[in-house]
Amino acid sequence: MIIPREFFERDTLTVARELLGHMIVRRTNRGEARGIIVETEAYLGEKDDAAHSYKGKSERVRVQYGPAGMAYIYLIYGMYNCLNITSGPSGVPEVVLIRALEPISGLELMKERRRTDRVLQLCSGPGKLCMALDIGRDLYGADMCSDGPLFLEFGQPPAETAASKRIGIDYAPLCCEKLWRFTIPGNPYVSAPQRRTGQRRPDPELRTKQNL
DNA sequence: ATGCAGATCGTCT
DNA sequence: GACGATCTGCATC
Repeated sequence: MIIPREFFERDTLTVARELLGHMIVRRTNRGEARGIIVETEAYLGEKDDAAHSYKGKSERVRVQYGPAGMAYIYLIYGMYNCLNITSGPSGVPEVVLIRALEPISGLELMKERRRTDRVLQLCSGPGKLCMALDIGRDLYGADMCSDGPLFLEFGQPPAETAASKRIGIDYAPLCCEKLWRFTIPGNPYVSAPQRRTGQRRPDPELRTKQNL
């Protein structure tokens, strides 16, 4: 079942947290690939100095000022794309950055596009998951609440969620300490910076066998 | 396990 | 003209 627009028309921090456990579906002429969202970050527009829309309107953030549930995609460091979903009331420039997925189907497609067989690292970062799902800026502004090349489906909400500091925004003194990053704690597909404590890699034998 | 350099280009000043 | 909401490989401890 596709997640309806109303889901995204709520408080962005709530949307970011509640997106955990649900599914991203990507369809291309080569087939379908999907993954469970295990890590997100909220960007709160004009009250968040880390947000692209902090200083108001520009061509790049145009879609953030439209309806919720649309794809906001941007190029980072000249070589990777990052996928966000617009959220909050229409016209409020807030988004949820999708930071990591647990791959569920289309693994062969993902491996090829990522040029690696390591399943744990296929989608464990915002740039990686866009590469794995072949998400490019041609999908800028795509409606993610209807059947099409890119949409969301309800999955299984996790038993627990965790909040932590956002990654890579030390240039934003006002908000860099905010706990606006959300993860499914203990999930091995979360991007590196928070896997740390208590986490252990699968045993080496299983790893070579299953490419983990 | 931690750290750093390099790749590379659209967007905004 | 400067700078990233990143990733990878290589160096070092």
